[in-house]
Amino acid sequence: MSTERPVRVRRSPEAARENILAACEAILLEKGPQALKLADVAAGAGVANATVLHHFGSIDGVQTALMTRMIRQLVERVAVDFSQHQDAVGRVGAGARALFDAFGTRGGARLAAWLELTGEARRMTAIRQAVQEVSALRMQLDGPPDDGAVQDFMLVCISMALGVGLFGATLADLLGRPPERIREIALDLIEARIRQETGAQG
Amino acid sequence: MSTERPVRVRRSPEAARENILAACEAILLEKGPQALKLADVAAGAGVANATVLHHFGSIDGVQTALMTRMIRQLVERVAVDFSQHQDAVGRVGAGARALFDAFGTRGGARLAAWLELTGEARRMTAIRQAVQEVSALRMQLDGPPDDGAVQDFMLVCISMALGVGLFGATLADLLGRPPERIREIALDLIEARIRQETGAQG
DNA sequence: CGTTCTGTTGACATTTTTGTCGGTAGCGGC
DNA sequence: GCCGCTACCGACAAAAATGTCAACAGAACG
Repeated sequence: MSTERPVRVRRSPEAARENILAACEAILLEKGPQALKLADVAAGAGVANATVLHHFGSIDGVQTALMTRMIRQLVERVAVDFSQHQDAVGRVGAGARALFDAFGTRGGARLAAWLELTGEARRMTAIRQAVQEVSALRMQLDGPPDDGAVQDFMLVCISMALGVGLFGATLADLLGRPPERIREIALDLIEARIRQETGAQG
Repeated sequence: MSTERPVRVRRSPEAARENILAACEAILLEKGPQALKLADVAAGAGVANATVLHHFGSIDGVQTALMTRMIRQLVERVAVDFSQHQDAVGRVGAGARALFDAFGTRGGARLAAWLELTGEARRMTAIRQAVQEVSALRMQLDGPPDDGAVQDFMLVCISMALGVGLFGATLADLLGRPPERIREIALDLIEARIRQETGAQG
């Protein structure tokens, strides 16, 4: 009957990119990285395939942009929590907590796992950049004494946060355990070590 | 010159499948799951595309078989290390160490990450099976007292082992730290907690 | 209004990946 | 030796995914 033609929304370039990347993030969280097909992304964003290509050049460009965006968000989130605490000691605990939050939500750990699994050179630069940003942030707040032991411990915390963030929910579900307990226990391990260290030294 | 025709090797069905899956494993470890294309698998195994399909039906069948195989290998490896120790207390430490070994080598953590990222129902059954096997194994060795706290702690250990196994090497490399330190520190965290627990209780 | 700029699109072309099919060839049994 | 079974293969078909293009249509500006 009616000759209704489809309404065509016209966004600013930034809004258009943002819209598409948001759809990508949803897909990544819900179905994993292998589901980031051009057609799916376009459908999720409610635009045509060609529109996605117009803004990002290729599906590879989309993925790169998505990584950059998610890494930036992740670093910012950690930075906020990190800078809440004034004392260096409390900051380590808060920092660990921030790490677990960052990787446990919004697919931070899934992104990292994806990067690790695909692990091409181009993508590694993204991770390297993130690590350097966090490292620089910490140094800016706590000063230079970033000796090896501290760095190693940080890496352990990051690895733990990633492991718990990526697998914690699934594992807990498999054994019918409450999911948040894993996170708490892991954080407790870290904080116990910190208390022990500072207690011995101070 | 010569009319040399390509020698055609003829394997038993089991050997043929094994050959193909071994090639898959190499590809998975080296290039990640997204590189598990039919053509690459066939080339890696030194057979024709059609041969791979003949044995597994579809590329999906290949991936499922690969997961099953790797999970079985992983469970067996953990089981061996696990049963080395007689006392239950030492077994927890040895078990943690076995977990870290299992997930840190032969792509155990990468397999788990792959399963987690793709995470479809069919694949989840594979993980569930593995968890149940390990759980049954532990119960067979240590008896039934598998209360919630113990389970939760086990899950934390598994998550840590996975996180360290998957990201440890890359993270250490990014900061120029020796890779094995992360593992040692993480294990130390676990064992410290065990000593504390057993010391308080016994 | 008319013009320009460009975000948007469907239709189509290209490339990549998967799957099918008829025939070939190694191997054990007789 | 030959026969049946089936692992194996090349060639081709089908499907899926990516990318191209010319044209359409909002929005700002005169």
